[in-house]
Amino acid sequence: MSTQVEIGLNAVIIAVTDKEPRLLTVNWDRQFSLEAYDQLRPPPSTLNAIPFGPLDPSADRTLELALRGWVKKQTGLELDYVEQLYTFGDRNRDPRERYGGKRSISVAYLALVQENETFDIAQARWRNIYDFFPWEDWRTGAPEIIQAVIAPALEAWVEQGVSQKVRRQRRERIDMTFGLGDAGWDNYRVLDRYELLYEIEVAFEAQWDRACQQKTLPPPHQHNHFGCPMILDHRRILAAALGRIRGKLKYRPLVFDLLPSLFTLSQLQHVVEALAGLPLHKQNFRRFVEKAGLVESTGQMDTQTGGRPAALFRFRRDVLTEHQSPGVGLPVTIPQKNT
Amino acid sequence: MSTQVEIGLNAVIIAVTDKEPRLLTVNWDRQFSLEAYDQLRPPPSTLNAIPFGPLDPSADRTLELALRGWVKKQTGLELDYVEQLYTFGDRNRDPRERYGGKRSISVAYLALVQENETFDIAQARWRNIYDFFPWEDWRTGAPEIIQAVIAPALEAWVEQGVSQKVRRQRRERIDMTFGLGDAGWDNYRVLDRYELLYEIEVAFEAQWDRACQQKTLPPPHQHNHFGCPMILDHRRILAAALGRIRGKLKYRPLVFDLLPSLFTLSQLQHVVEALAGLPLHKQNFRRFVEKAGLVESTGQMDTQTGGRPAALFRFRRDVLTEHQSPGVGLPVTIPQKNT
DNA sequence: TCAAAAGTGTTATCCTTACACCCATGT
DNA sequence: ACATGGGTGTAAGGATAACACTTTTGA
Repeated sequence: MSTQVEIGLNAVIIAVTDKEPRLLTVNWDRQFSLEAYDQLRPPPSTLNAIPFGPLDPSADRTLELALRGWVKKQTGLELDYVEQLYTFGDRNRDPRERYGGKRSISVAYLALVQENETFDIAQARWRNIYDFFPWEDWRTGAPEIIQAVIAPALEAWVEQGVSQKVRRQRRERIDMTFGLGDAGWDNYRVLDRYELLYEIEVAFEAQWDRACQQKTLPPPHQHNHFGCPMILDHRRILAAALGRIRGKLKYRPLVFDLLPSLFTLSQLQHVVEALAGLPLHKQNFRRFVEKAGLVESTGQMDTQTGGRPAALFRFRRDVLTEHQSPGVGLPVTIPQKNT
Repeated sequence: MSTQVEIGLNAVIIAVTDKEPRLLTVNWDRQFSLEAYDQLRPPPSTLNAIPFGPLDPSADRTLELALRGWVKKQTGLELDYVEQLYTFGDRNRDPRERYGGKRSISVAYLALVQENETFDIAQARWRNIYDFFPWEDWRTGAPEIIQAVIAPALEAWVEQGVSQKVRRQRRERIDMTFGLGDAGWDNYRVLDRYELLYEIEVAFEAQWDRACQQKTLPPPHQHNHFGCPMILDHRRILAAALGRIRGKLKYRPLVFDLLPSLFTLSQLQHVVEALAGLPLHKQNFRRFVEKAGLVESTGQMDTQTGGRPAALFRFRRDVLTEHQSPGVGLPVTIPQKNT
């Protein structure tokens, strides 16, 4: 009696332009086609989705090649940096499963590109990542939305706890994930925060999923204070991707593929800031870059900066083959072997 | 014409006992049953495999629950800490695919347990992880096997490069992955190293896979200087797991689930050393633990140490809800918003 | 001349790394 | 008493975090 399985591949394709991190989105309706379901819930054609493609188990040699293949075909983009993110396989992650659809397992990948690359799918569109997570952008200080809207919602949820103990646990959790109380903000806990908002049912997807579960008619999708919703679990996937990027930024030169081959140090800083969602200290950032040996100066200058011209740098090819910076990690002492 | 797909779940279950990291292995033949293939290649019943279970798409609510379920059923182990590792989906990762088997996609999970937990599968067995990767244990200094056997094999491969350029690239690669030349040893590059040994065909699995590819009879499995082989791509999965553990050890308290609730600081250090494959400086390790606030002292003492009695500690429950240690990462400055 | 952005110097403080040494128990 | 493992002090050097300041362009 085991249901059929379908393997899907999701591509979280990210670029940074004009100091903003952007996600390549497509319209959901292109991929929506299960009659039983469609008649009940007409596909919301305005809704954002992460690009998606199937795995052809007989043709595709590897998952990553399959992904590169259909991304190229659908959008014209030749992906460069690609890494596997996570595999999502909860039952009913696609509500069509409830109406006779196959069980859908999705392997999500993260890709970093330059936005200026050409692509040619009419319904695809770059969107600012912070449209989906307005509370994640701390570059100009703590977002007002947290104090104004999110914290009260979280408080209400804490108060609804059935016992003292539950309420205390909830309090701890909201303090930690959103850096309330006297806790600090951890920029990489993107997924924890999204999942909390989903759990307390202020993320729109939670309401939609609940309706599907009860087989009642879901409310129309809407953009509320808790960010622009996406179809299915795509916002969860995006949250996982952003968290991964933020975690890796600290010790891996991910920004490589997001910048042109020549760039100024400010451009570099803006890209990192856009992704980290945090403002960086200019000089200390430069020291950081210098210590990591990330860049080397070309003699050239960029005079289009609007102020004093900036020196142009390029990445040092060999950072990728280099070793971890010391001072990060465990206190190792390797003994000499005397033979 | 799309072939059928089968979703598998692999559990890399790891414990540390007697200062050695151990992997729960099972015998392959329990799960081996495709006639066309079996007749050609009788299953090598002595071979190690990582525990494996199928996903029942109609019954299992989530991948992780499915995994916990069959691990419990097969071995009696109740897993505590579980994390998704990676999804392996290369075509022919299971050679039976060539003989009419389904395409096999495997989602690998990492689980950490205490070895003293009971389990009751007759054919399961704990094995020292370094049986599979003898070159990864640097606790008593650089393993002799590297200079004696591995480095020469790598050198030979470099020399076989068709051009100057290829030879230089290969040299760079071996220097980086194995810390030859003047480069240092990066303990977390476990997968890179295994994949290199596979690529140059000294890892036994490479020879087996090549034979399968040519549909000739593979040589009998054997333990050579390049570590004890495993079935299919299981050694690759294990390498990914060990690399993940080593990477995380530096900034996450993974050791939680590997130790009894009360332990001495030396025990803690030995567990970390066993997994990291590196010897640690005693006092600096203690400072590290203290700074991270990992433990709190109970008044109790352990007198069974063979020397001066040691103070017993327990983990601080709230480390999990705490924030990143400062000094790790980007130079952030969050401005105050004046309203 | 002034706004805008690039780029530099200099501290106090904390963390890392590396030493060498003392303590409490069982045999 | 001595082997065994537990536990501590301290100082040099380096990295971080926080200051404020100078330089070069375009409008």
